[in-house]
Amino acid sequence: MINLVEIAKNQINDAIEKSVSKAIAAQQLPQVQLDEIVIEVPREKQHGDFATNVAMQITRQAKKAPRMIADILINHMALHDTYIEKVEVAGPGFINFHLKKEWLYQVLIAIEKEGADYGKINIGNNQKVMVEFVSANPTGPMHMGNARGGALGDCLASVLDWAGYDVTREFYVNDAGNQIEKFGISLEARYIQLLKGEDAFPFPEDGYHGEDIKDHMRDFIALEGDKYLDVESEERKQAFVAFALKRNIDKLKADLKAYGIEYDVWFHESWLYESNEVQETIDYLTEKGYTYKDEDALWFKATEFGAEKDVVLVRNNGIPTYFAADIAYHRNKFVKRGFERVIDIWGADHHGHVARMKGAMQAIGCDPDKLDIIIMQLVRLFRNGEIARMSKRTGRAVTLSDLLEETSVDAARFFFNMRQAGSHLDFDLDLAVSQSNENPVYYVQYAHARICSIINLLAQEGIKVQSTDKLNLSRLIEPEEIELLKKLAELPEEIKGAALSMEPSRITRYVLDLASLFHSFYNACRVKVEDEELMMARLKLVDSVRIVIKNVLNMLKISAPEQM
RNA sequence: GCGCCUGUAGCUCAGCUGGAUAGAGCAACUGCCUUCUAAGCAGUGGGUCAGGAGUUCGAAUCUCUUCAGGCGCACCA
Repeated sequence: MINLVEIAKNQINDAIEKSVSKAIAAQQLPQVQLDEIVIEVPREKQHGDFATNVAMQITRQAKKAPRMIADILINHMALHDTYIEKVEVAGPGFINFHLKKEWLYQVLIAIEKEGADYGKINIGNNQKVMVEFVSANPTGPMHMGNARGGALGDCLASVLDWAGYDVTREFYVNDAGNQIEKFGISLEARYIQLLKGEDAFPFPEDGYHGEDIKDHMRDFIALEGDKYLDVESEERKQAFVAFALKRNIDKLKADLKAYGIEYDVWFHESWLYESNEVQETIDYLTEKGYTYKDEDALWFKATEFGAEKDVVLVRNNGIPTYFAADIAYHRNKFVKRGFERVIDIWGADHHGHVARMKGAMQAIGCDPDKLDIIIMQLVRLFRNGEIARMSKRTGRAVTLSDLLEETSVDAARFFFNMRQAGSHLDFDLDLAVSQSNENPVYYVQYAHARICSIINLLAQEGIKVQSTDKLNLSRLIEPEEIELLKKLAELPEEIKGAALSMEPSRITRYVLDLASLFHSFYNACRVKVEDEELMMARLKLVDSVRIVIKNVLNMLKISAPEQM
């Protein structure tokens, strides 16, 4: 868990704090209150490795010009026993820190030591966190929104894992309630229509009109024949649902597995009814006085908890709503299973539920801040520059399996994690399929393959990567080498940032940047050179880049080919 | 009508808790393969950060407002 950026920032932070105290003691500055010191990486290289704006922040308190404050601080700054090489005042009052090269060379030692674990940090402290994602309705196939949610949720879970959380991936199977009822009626209608003709049974208006319902019943008939025509409606619907639901859930599992996603838990909504937790939850809310009856339905006073409207918990027909089960589900996550934090990933079409869900959390005595709901904007699929609504092959709505048929898992996972959850995403099928420089996933993989190729070539001549204690790392001085080293050093901080902001897309962009710096290095510097000392140092550098690219791609579950 | 999200280069998007000259990829144009993979690199052009007002040393970033687009406002999930 070596984080060199953090080490450097801590040293700088320390130096600033001490310098402020000394300046105050020397009466060059009045007593000032220091908030958290902001240390950032300047955009311009000439501004050093790190910079701080403290001098500007305390301008008002100190009643001095920012540049003057900065000068005073620099004069008191003790740099011995640190990686800081040079400090200077710049611009309106920034203090810029230049670090010794030795600091950067430490990165290679860290990567050598930690290998496949380099990048892991422990801000999570093994806290139990659940990421619930996709949770597609098992009454039909998964759509593009599920595909995005899958890539996003799975990669977020990985990022949190690397950040030191104890992560559980969960899929919530909506196998109870109203939609299963509709599913049953739809299946029944298709069964009868298939056997006795379209007019034999009216198809319910609000039923599931998809072709997949017919497919289920065709296969069912192939297995069981027409014997269910004479069975009583309730019973045969149950048989149909049991048959189709299992098939759908198996398909969900298979599709998601093919997509690189394996859940720790497939949690069934029906369990909440079987264990009576839905009723318990409703009773609890009623005891607390958070419900009321109106027109024979039971309502939750969501408006008392900041929502816009009250919500029905139990319909006038006595059947609890999805929302009632969802409250019980979240109570189960926090209270029964003891998760300390829960992240739900929802499509943008569900954003209206956020306020009431958070309100319900409060009502059942859970801290709403421990529930993070990530609202993911919807996906538009493009093909030939136009919005594609239908699959080429089936002519139906494009499903996750259609997508994976047209493109690759690597491309899909990468593309869906290039954008933040909150941004509307256009998925360009042609681009994802194209095996060209336009396709960013190849760009990263190509960098990895190129490095492997160099290493293999040298290995054939008996030249192997050596451990850092045998190397003269100070031979790495070219700008392209320095930039690479810096980028390598940033990985732990990037994981921290991605985990805290819950945005795995930051990691995707990180690895793109790293690949870009490697390609620049490749064109500017040769590894295989006459000067053996230099060659060995560079070989170590590219091997370290290889490890970091591989670590990140592993984290995102994207393959890292050794040849392309 | 109300609520949430979005608006940055021709296109798709970055821009981390406000910071120094607003970036990348694609597209366009110009160069670079007899030496480690050209799925690559280097360079050029391209911007009223949707418009307006405010907050302050300093705003793409925060506040207000107008405009445009997406989504949601069920005893559906």
